[in-house]
Amino acid sequence: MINGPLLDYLSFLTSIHHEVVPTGSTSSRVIVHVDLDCFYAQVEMISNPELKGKPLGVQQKYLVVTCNYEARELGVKKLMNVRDAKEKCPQLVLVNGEDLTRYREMSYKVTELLEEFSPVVERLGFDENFVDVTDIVEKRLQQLPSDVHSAVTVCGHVYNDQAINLHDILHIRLLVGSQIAAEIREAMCHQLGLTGCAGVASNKLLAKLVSGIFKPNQQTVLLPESCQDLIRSLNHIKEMPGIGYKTAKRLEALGISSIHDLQAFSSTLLIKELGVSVAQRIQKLSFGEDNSPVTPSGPPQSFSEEDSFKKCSSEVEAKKRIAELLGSLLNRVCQDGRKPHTIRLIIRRFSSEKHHSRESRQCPIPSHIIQKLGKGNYDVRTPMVDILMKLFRNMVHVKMPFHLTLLSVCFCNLKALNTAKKGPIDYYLGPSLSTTTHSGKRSFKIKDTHMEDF
DNA sequence: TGGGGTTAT
DNA sequence: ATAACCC
Repeated sequence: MINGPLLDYLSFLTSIHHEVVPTGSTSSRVIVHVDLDCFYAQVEMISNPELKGKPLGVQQKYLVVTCNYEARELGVKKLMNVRDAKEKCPQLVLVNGEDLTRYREMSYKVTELLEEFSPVVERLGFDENFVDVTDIVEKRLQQLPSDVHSAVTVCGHVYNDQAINLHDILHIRLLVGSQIAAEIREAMCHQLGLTGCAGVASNKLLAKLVSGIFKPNQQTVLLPESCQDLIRSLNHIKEMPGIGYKTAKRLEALGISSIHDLQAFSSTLLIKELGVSVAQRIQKLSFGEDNSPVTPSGPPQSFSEEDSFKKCSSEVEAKKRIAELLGSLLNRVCQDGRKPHTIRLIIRRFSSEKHHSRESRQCPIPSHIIQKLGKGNYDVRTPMVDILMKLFRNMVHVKMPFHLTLLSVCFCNLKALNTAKKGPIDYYLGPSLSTTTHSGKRSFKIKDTHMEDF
């Protein structure tokens, strides 16, 4: 007889075997990219339905960071100066969006809804998600006899209006992906009241690029034969996700400005200029190739709050601002149910120079403070502000004149609660070891047993 | 350019 | 601790 543990061991060996030996048959994936329409503006219109139908902008400091489609039709653009926006569109209604709380909460509701379709959901910012629906597609196809594949239909647009070949299994899989994308968008609309776009393709890069083809509240599927057309439709390398400001500048210095330039450029020269990692990755991107997995985001790795301003030049003022940032963070962190083990202070100094480089100092949070973190009775704020001010004076020579334009506080190195009293494992390992066994990205949220203190 | 996030070095 | 990337 093969008993439990031995069986486990055999399936462990089998799973290794499966990882090491590629099956070759079906490594093709179906990825959905979900991109909410003007997310902050949508959240504001849900909060206050009187805003619906009016041109609406969401303001942070002197910028309109996003706006609804009514405002866009009147010439308002994302990240437009408030003065320019008002000039273009005097009827523009502005709401302040500096407090991200409601946006963050809605953002996670979206991710959680997507996780009901497949647990493999990767967040990108607050308003985009990738979902790997390969397994769902496979399950649905196994329900169907293959002679009935011809009954599968597409949902939404097909990129390039490319003809569908119902005898091509890759087409069929992507069409089923488009049906799942439609179900996802329908669920977002009915359960959360949100609209958005979706793109369906065989990898993250292509799904993301194709999701933006038909813009508000529509979806598009990319069939493999149109892949080259999609990437050639980009007018400049900077439009390629993964090629940012710095890399684009360095590529331009090499005479590379179009996607085709990058495709044709010598690989060895590119490696010499950018290093093997970046060079190989972006050159593959230029062909539409992207083997990066959809990595489940899980709970956040860090919590931060920041504030920017024209000028902060005294230690007293800095301390006030830091204490306020910390206050908000403490609320967030105790709601999360995990505990941060590291705290970081970030500053931006005023400089006439081109780019806003930031400086930071971090340190471990003393364990006696961590333990008191979930409990309202203890003042954790005063010692934490003291720590932050030490970090501050380590960066800023307060005896000398200084001029800051941003302060930010970040909690990171989050670990699950220490629930030592329960499990038999914990009993043997003791409390300090047991917390590290529970650490890691995919740890489950554990209810804070001290919440009634609040 | 705001107020966030992530991973790699 | 910084630098790059994403929104």
